[in-house]
Amino acid sequence: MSMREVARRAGVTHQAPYHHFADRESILAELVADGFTELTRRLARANDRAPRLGRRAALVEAGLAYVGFALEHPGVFRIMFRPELVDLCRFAAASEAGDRAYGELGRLVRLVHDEDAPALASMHWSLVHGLACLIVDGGLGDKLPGARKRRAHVHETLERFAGFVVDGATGPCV
Amino acid sequence: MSMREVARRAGVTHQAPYHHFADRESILAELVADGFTELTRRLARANDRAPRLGRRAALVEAGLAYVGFALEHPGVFRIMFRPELVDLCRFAAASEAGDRAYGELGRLVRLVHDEDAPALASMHWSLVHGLACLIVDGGLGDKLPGARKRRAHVHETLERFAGFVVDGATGPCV
DNA sequence: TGATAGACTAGACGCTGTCAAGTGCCGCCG
DNA sequence: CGGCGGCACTTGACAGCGTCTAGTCTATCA
Repeated sequence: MSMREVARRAGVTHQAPYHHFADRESILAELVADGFTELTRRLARANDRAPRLGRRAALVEAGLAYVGFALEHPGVFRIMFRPELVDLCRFAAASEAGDRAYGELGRLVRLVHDEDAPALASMHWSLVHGLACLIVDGGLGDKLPGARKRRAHVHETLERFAGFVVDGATGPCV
Repeated sequence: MSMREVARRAGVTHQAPYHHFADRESILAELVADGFTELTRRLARANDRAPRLGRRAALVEAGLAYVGFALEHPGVFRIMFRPELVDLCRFAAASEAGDRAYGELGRLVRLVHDEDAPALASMHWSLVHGLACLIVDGGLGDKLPGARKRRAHVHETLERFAGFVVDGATGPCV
């Protein structure tokens, strides 16, 4: 989707958008910033409920928040991690919004593990980010037709992971 | 990087590449197929060594194979999971190469867990894929300057994960 | 009333991928 | 040996893209 197409659908000329933003990348950066803010909101809500949920359920909940955001806003989610489209270094607002989301990830790690080693944060981030990516743009998405099946699969995958991480399950877990 | 730029650097006209391929997407699909083949080769080699390594080390080794491929061929890795650039449905060869890679993933899951639930496969794939994506295009990559630090962090993250999954570690693991 | 700033239009530029037609060369068959 | 077909490639055109520059219209305010 090009900016010209967007302008056309909005019924304005191709230059109208660029009166409000410096260039295409700045427009996308605004979307990215909003995306990170919304993601942070969802993660924070999950983390807030952690005490009454317990560690394992809290981990699943945070994962659902992350993947749920990606599935509900695939276009924004994709753009958020594509430096060739939006170079976050150029946009402080988007970059800081990303840091706040990373902060919520750190909070989750401390809640679950009582320590906050960077490798643990990377492990959790990688799992939910990989799951989201694989469903949003192919890979797993093609193998799981139907939104309902996708959600169920995400839930089961997160439950498995949480089982290993929190309960130390090594065998099959139900 | 445009195909015209590629042709220019190769010292031919902008249409020369399109004499050998139907369109731009077909060219990229060829790269994607090669990428999946190489990835399969690396995963297979890791899986072959699994018996003498033990489950935990085998899991780490497979993860290093996946992420290592992504770090050494970031351009190809990116293209492999971008349906807006290459729609795998249109290219049987690339699609089948991807299926073979997924097959090696299944083999790893059976080696590590003695069962092969789809959710387990998704869990492992998500973890290594997420780690690779986050390093290759921003996210974690920006937080880890230097190839050496990146490799160390990948290793530690995979060790942590393998610790939880294989040994059932719940506390800090060294 | 006249100047000013903001929101938008209009047209051009160079870039891209793609389509259509043309050119030069090499191996093969008669 | 001569013609011919196919292959690798060129050439030129097209529409679409993001971007640059200049122009227009309108509302506000001194």
